[in-house]
Amino acid sequence: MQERLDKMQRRVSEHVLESASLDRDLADRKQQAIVEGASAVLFEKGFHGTSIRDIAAACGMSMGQLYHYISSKDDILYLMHTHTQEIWYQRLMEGGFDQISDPVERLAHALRLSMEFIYENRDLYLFIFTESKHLDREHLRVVLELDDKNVVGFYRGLLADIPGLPLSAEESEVASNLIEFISVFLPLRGWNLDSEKTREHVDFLIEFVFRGLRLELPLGWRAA
Amino acid sequence: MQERLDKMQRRVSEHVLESASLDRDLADRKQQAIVEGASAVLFEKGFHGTSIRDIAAACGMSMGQLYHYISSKDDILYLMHTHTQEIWYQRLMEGGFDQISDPVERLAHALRLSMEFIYENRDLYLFIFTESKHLDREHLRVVLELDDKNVVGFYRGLLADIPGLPLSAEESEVASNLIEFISVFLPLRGWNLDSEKTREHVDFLIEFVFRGLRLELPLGWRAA
DNA sequence: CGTAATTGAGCGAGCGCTCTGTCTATGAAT
DNA sequence: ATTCATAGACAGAGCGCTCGCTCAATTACG
Repeated sequence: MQERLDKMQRRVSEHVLESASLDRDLADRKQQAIVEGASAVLFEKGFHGTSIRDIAAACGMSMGQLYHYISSKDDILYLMHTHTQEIWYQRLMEGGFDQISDPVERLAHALRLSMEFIYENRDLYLFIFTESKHLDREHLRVVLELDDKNVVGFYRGLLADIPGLPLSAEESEVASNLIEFISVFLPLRGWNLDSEKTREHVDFLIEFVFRGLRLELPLGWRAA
Repeated sequence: MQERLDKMQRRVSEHVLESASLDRDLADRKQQAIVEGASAVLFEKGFHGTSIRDIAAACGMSMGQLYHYISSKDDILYLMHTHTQEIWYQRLMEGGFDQISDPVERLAHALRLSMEFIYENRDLYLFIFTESKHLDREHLRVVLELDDKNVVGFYRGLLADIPGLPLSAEESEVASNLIEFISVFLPLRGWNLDSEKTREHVDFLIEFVFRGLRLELPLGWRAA
C-alpha cells in the first residue's frame, strides 16, 4: 500500500522538475513549503485571482527562487492535487483502515474517514474540484489519471472485494465514481447546511450510499 | 408556476441593466444573443480564459455594443446562470412534469427529465458549476439565492409533498441539496464512464437516489 | 577572490473597460 | 426633391494596469 504512495510522490517530482541535478530532498521540501505557503492565498482568491507575486510572498520566497522549484504556475496546481491525494491516503492509513478485514466494514470506515477528512479540509477540496479543470492539457491528463488510479481506483477495489455485491460491472464502475463524488458533497454544495450538524450529515450520507448500493451497514458502525 | 419564471426573468434584467430607458424587449433579445453566442467560446476556454474581445466576436457584436447590454464581464456569467435555470425549468414543464399528481411519480419523472437534460447540456452545466464561484460577492449572492430558491427549493417542495417520507426535517434538507448534486454527477465526474451507456447510468442514479431516500420506485417507471 | 544562491526590475503581452469619432436613419425646412 | 440638423447605434483604438516569466545584477559564502 505504501509503495503506491511512494510511486505517486516520485512521479510528481519527475514531472515537475526538469533539472535532474537538483537535490531531490531539498526540492521535495521546498515544494512542500510552496504548497503549504500558497494554500491560504489560493483558497481566498482562487487560482486565477492569485498572482505569482502573491504566492511567492506567501511562501516567503522571491519569484526567482519559486521558479527554481516549479517551472510554471500550473505546476503549483498540480502539486496541490498530488498533495491532496497524499494526505488523504495518509489519513486513511493513520485511521487504521487497512487493519479491518471485513470488506463491508472497510467500506464504511473508509467512507467515514474520507468524509470527515474532506470536510476538515473543505477549502482545499473546494479549490481542487473547481480549479483543476483549468490546467493545461498535459497537466490535466496526468491529474485525471492519478485521480482515477488512486481515488476512484481505491473505491473500485473496495467494491470488488465485497462478495456477492448486487451490482453489475457497469453499475460498480458508476458507483465507484459516484462514491468519490458524494464524498465531496459537503465542501462543494453544503454551504447552506447547518455546519453544527456535520456529524449527522456524514451519517446520513453514509447510510444513503449504503442503501444506494443495496448493502447492509455493519452493526455498531456509528460507534466506529 | 410560469409566473415564477417570469419573475426570475424580470429580476435578471433589472439586475443587469442600469439604464431603465433601454427597450426591454430589445435588451432581452440581445442578452439572449449574448448567452447563445458566448456559450461555445466560454465552454472551450473557460471564463477567465475568454476575453471580452472573444465574446464580442463570437456574438457578432463589437465590444461597444456588448457593453450596451451588460455592465461588466461578470454579468455574462450571471446571465448564463439564469439562462440555465430557465431552460431547465422549461424542459420540466414541456416534459409534462406538472401533470403528474402522485408525488413519488413526480419525483421520479423530475429526476429523469433533469438528468437527461443536464447530460444533454453537459458543457453548460460543467461550466456553470466550476465557474460560478468566481463571481464577485454581490453576483454570487444573487446566484446562490436563485439556486437555493429555484433548484434546491424545487426538490425540497417535491420531498415535502411525499406523505410519510421516512426522513427527518434535517435529513430532507440534506437530501434536497444532495439530489441536485447527484443530478449533475454525469457532467462533472462522468468523464471516464462509457458515454454509450448514459441511459443505463441515469437509471442507476435514479434507483440509487430512491433507495437512498428509502422510497419505492413507481411501477413501470423505466417506461415513463 | 571565485562560485553559487538569490533577487526583483523589467519585458512583452493581454486584460477589462471607456469614450470619441463615424455612420446611418429620420424628418423638418427649403 | 434636396438639403441639412439631430440623435442614436455602433466600432475599435487606446488607457491604465497586471500578469507570468526571465535574467542581469547583487549578495553571501567558502
